[in-house]
Parts: sequence; structure tokens; C-alpha cells
Amino acid sequence: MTSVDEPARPNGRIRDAVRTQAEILDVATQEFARAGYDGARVDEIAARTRTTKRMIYYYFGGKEQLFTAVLERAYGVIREAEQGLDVEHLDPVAAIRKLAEVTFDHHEQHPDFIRLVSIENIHEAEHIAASEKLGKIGSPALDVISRILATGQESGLFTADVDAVDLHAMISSFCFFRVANRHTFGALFGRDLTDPDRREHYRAMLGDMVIAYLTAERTTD
Amino acid sequence: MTSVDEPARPNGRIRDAVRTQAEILDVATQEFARAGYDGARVDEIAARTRTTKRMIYYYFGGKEQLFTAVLERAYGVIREAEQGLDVEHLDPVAAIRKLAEVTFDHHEQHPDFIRLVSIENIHEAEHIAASEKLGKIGSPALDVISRILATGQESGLFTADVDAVDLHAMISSFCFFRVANRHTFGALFGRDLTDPDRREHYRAMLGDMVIAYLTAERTTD
DNA sequence: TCACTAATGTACGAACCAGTACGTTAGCTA
DNA sequence: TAGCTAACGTACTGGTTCGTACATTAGTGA
Repeated sequence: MTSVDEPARPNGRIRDAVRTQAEILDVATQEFARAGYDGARVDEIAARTRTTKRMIYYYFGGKEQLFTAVLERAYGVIREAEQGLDVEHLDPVAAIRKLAEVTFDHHEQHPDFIRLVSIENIHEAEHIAASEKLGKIGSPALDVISRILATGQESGLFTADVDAVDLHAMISSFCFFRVANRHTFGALFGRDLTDPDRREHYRAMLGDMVIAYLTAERTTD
Repeated sequence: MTSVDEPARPNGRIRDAVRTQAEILDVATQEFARAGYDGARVDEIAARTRTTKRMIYYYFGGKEQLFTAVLERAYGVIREAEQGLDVEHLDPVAAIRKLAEVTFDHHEQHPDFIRLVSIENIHEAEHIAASEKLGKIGSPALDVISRILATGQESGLFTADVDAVDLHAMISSFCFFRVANRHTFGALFGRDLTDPDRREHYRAMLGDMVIAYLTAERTTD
């Protein structure tokens, strides 16, 4: 994530605003994801960087703004991943399944991001609201879904009455829950939703679910 | 002039251990749900009861145990609701749809419970693990799902390869996400998942999704 | 090379907050 | 009715934690 172009430094302070900020963001992401907003300790973040607490306030202003910056970067990562989506050469069914699988994989590979989103929801998205970047970040995935959905619905293959936002919610629900709630679910029902042995099962389940929903014969009234 | 909602009592303190504990749990539930575990303030909980902080420690021992007690009661409520389920006189398709709708409604009606579950997952279910009650609480809903699923699969109506736990996860995902993540989802995509005007749409969407999944024609390889 | 500024480090303070020591009283029962 | 104990209140403490005042240095441009 951080570019590695720094050779060995002899001694004393090095000055590199970009690297210092990136390092603070890296560690802050871990700390906020680990402990939540109120559980996170600014001193702990500082201790785990090569700089001091002073610099966190110098660059970010405060704990709130630091958390906002962490969110901004985290959402930036998923947005980039979505921009790399390449499914529109497939037929609608295969395209949607692929998209669901990519979403599934992304959630699995970024549990810290999932935790940050949970935390931000506990705080009723106040940091997103306070962020200028995040307000208008948009979602490339939504555009992709829109186009696939249009193709599928035109051809009569997709019968469901959904738009891209709703379908995105459906897919995200399953992927998010599986990662975010695995602890309580595991403790209460004795099943680890993220057990690698069951990974393919759930991945297929998600795809089957979405496709079945989209292509089901409707008993219209 | 004090408002008298209790039967005539001379003056000063009243003594009622049961009521005091219940009141602490009520307020603590709100406070923990509002602010998360670390964000919640014991002093704030005490201030909003008719008793003092001393009694929280007297009855519950500490903040951790209080949170555990809050979780125990919250899970008790959902368990009771599940025991009231009466869907097994319906045919499998109608029964599953009804069950999904009941789950949907319960999530919508208990946003504080949803928040507590999110919070407990941030803490990796450590309080559930520490609770003797919650370890073996079981789930009446799971038994109901099992039986409906068996009926549906025997008759060949249900073709999907799922068990009760997986189906429960699928249904819960959607219901949970819609409530828990409504803030970030709304902020990012401009759609309020809990808008009353869209309530029926999502309720139907959930039922359609689950039934479509269970009854889809399988292209077995 | 000299001055200026961005970047950094140290030390500290003030508020907050979980938890407790100690004292008091209501209500029951012997 | 005396005495006992569960139930309650007050006032405080010790540690924690966000934030900052003040001091310092690296690098840059004139």
C-alpha cells in the first residue's frame, strides 16, 4: 500500500511528511478497527508509529478527523477495487454471479474495513457526513450493476423488480454479515461462517441466491 | 413537588431490589446501544436511573458484567419471540416466508438489539463467551426452520442444499444489514433502507429471495 | 551561508471516568 | 421493639487519556 522507496537512513530524524501521514493512517486503521472509536487510544497509535502523538494532531487535527481520514482511505480502497471490475463481457447471469463473488472475496479479505463500517454505523455515519470526500464518492459497482441489470431485464431473463442499489444491498448484506457477525453467530450457533472449509459453500450460496432471485418465475397477481 | 406515579410512600428512599435492577438494565441497554461499550458512561447510566452508581456495582459488579447482563436480557427477548412462532401449520413455502417476515419485523422493531449485537461483534463476542446463560441459550427458530426445511426437501419442493443454520444466516443477513448499516448505506448511496415507504418492498424482496433460492431449478452437474 | 518554515520531539495539564471506602436507613423478624 | 441485614447514598481517588505549550531541527530558497 505504501510505496517502498526509502533506503536505509543513517541516524537522526528523517523528514517525510507523506510517509509519516501514511504510517499514522496505517496504524490508526488497525487501532480503530481493533477497538472501535472510543476504545481506540491516540497514545497507542502514536506508540506504534515511528513518530509521536504530536504529529497526529499536527497532520490530522484530532481523533475525530483522524478517524474520518481512516474511513476516507478505506472507502478509497474499495472504490479502486470496484473500478477494476471486468464482468460486462459476460452474459448477465454470469456477470452478476461474478460480481457477487468479487464482493464476497473483497469482504473476506478486508475484515478491518468491515469493522470500520460497523463502527461508523454505531456513530450513525457522522464522520462520513463530516467528510467532503466521502459525500460524493459514488460507487463504480453501482454503475456496473445497473448496466447488467438493464441487459438482463430487457432480454426477459431477469424478472425481479429491483434496481442496482437494492441488488447491491442484497449482495452486501450476505457478505457483510458473514464477516461482521461471525463472532456472535459462532458463539450462539456453533458455526464459524468464515471457516475456510465452508468458504466455497457460502460463495456458491450467495451466487445461487442472487441468481435465483433475479430469474425466478414470478406468479404475478 | 414530586410527581407521584408510585403508590403513596411517605418520603425518602423506597427499597425494591428487583425494580432497581430492572431500571438499571433498561437505562444501560439504551446507553450501551447509543454509544458502544467504551463510549457508554457508567455515570450517565446512573444519572438516568432513580438510583446511584453505587448500586450498579452493588448488583452487577462492574461495567463488563453490566454489559453482559444487558446482552443476556436482550437475547432473552428475541428467544421469547421465537418461541411464539406459529408457522408449522402452513405449507413449507408459506411457512418460510412467514418466518422471514417475522424476522424482518423483529429486527426493525428492535434497533437497539441490533446495535448491541454489532457492538458485541466488535468485541469478538467476549461477553457472550463469559456468560453462562448465553452459551447454551439455543434458538427455537432454528428448530422450526429445521422441520420446515425437512418437509420441503422431502417433498422435492425445496431443492437447495442448505441446513437450518445457513438459512437462518441468510435471512438474518438481510434483516440485520438493513437496520445496522442504514446510516453508512444511506450516506453513501442516498437511499434510506428503513424508509417506511419502502418497507413492504424490502419485506417482499426478502421473502422472494429466500423462496427463489430454496425452490430454484438446479442445473446439477 | 543564512534565514525561514515545515516537520518533529518532550513534557505536561486538565478533564474525565471506572471503581471504592465509608456511612446511612428501610423494613423485616425474633 | 430491638436488632439485624439488604439496600441504598455521598464523596472521593487514582489512573487514564485527549490535547497542547514550548522547544528543536532538517531542509530549502534567496
